[in-house]
Amino acid sequence: MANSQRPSMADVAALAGVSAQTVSRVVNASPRVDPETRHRVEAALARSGYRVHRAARALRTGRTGIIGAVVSTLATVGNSLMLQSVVDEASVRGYSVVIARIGTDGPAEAFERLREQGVDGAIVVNEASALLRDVALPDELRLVVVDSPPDPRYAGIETAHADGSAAATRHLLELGHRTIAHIAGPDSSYAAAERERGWRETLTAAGCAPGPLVRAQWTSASGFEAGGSLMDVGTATAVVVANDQMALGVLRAATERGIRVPERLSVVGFDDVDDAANYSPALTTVHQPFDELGRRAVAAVLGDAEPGSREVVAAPLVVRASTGAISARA
Amino acid sequence: MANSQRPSMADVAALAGVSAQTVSRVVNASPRVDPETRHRVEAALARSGYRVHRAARALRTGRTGIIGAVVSTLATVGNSLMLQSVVDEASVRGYSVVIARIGTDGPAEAFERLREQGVDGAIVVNEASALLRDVALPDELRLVVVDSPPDPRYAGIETAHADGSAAATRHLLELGHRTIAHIAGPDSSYAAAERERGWRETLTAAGCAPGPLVRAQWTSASGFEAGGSLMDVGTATAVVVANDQMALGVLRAATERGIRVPERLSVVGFDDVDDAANYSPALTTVHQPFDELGRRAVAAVLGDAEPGSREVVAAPLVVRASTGAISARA
DNA sequence: TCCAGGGCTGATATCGTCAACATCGGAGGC
DNA sequence: GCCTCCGATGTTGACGATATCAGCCCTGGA
Repeated sequence: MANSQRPSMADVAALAGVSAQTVSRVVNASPRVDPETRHRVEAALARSGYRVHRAARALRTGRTGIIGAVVSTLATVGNSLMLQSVVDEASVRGYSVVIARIGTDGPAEAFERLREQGVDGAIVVNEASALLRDVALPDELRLVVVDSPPDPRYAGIETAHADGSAAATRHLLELGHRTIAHIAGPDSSYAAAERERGWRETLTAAGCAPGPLVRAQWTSASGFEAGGSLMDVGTATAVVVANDQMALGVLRAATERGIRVPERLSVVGFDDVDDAANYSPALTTVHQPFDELGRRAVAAVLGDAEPGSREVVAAPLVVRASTGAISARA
Repeated sequence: MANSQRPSMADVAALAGVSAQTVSRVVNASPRVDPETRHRVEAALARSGYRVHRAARALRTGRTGIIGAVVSTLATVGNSLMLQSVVDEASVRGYSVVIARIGTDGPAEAFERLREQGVDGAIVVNEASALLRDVALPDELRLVVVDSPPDPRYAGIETAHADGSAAATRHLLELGHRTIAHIAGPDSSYAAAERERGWRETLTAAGCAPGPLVRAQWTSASGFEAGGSLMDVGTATAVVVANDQMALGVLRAATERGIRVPERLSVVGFDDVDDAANYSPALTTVHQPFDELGRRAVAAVLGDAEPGSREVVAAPLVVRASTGAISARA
């Protein structure tokens, strides 16, 4: 251990009376080590409190054991949950996760930082997709993108947005609603576009004209505004909202206008965030399986997912108290 | 560039017709470089797309440019916001952030992983504090802990929980409330204990007996339950809730019982999460300045904060629509 | 008895960067 | 004109791990 803080393989080797190379073999579970030697080395490892020096290993092997998570914001609950799931799955596999937030510097800079780090791969968490359109990606970077349009440069994983949204819309149709509005996410978002498509196609197929549509920004504040303007028009008896947080804003807009949910307005969200079950009223919403998405994203980035490939994860509707049969009056 | 993927300083040096050391000097902004040479090297740097190899630098200098963020969960919105703020501030200073989630392995393992990474410091994001009580910390690790009891082993940063909570309670007293309940966070949490203290001391000082107290788990679901049991007892006209998400659950419990907020029950939260302004009704709450906390935490871990030192950040009350004067009936 | 082969272990070189020291050339003082 | 000093640049080696190759010893067959 000399005088340094941290024992190296050489220190452990001295302690066990073997060479550093043998210590390396034990640490990396090579089969060509005599059981007795292995035992002695393991004792020395434990005694010295040795831990691999990741930087040194990275320099030699070219692999860092780090995955980059590219994210636009953590204020959107869905993103946080997704990130958590990625971290957990990575951790199980012995990988660490560094966060690269797309800030004022833009996505290109975020990727350059990851390249500098030498990450073994990167996962772009949902919502950042539009930003990638015109970005030159470091071509040696293994990339998995969640919720983005198909692109030959990277592997894609997505929720069945359109299907989920269609299920929500069908649910409302079955309850007797005929004028069903939509509050969409921002233009730039693939997920938003897909959810809108599911809503539109389902209505069209049922012979209903797609009701009013307002575009908002994923946040509850923007949902409040969008919901308000929708109610002031006042034709729709139900609304499919593209995420739960915007639905929360819609619920407030309704409350403030004395419009009761679901008696006079049915509301469906998307995400099934933890809090959604405790909105007032408890929100009917489409469940996004963030755990599953995170697991698959990590598997894809560490495994053999081909660039250009796609995986789709189902998103079931969860019916709660914010949707109901259309009332007599209408 | 030989045939390797990534240009090294030697490649850039060859391109500029200087030695690798000179390139290093330019990259690290050493003053002892001739302007003309510097210029030539900078051109070569740009042309080759060179980026520092962080692992190599870390091996040589012993500093990785990585900060660890230790976190128990990202499902609590406050934690996510805090993490985001840490990432942003770190990024401005040229540092990356890796997440170490305290999972089934426990906090000791989380810290060992960070040591293995060679992080230059670590920030324990709120709520993990109780877990540290009995953990042996790697002693060469610079550590800043948010919202934990004072401890000589690390620097502490905290919100003025008790003051914020006291302001909330005073606000309710001024509105005429005399029986003011509290829904607290979990036992293990320092922040929860402090918020409870602010509530209790303010009531006692005002000559009111601290009303009923229920303990919950930060989540909206647990807040729903706690709020329900409080309302079934039914003595309190107001409740101070230890965070916004639990307050959301309380609002649902009230809605479901037909108890109007604020007419019959005033509710105050804590955190001022983005969504709080769009609860129904808009939530009166104590604002936690996550940006400020994150900035200071990063500054402390990279700067000169002494172990044992403490910083406290003020948390102002934000009055919205969920609190009102006590009604005639009561 | 000698040699071939296989299992285990050790020696050496190397990844990219930077600290420390070495070198070179020109300016300025005597 | 010579020596000194200093600024600019180059050379060398080391950080800790591991890929590769070399060497040792033992077993077994001819």
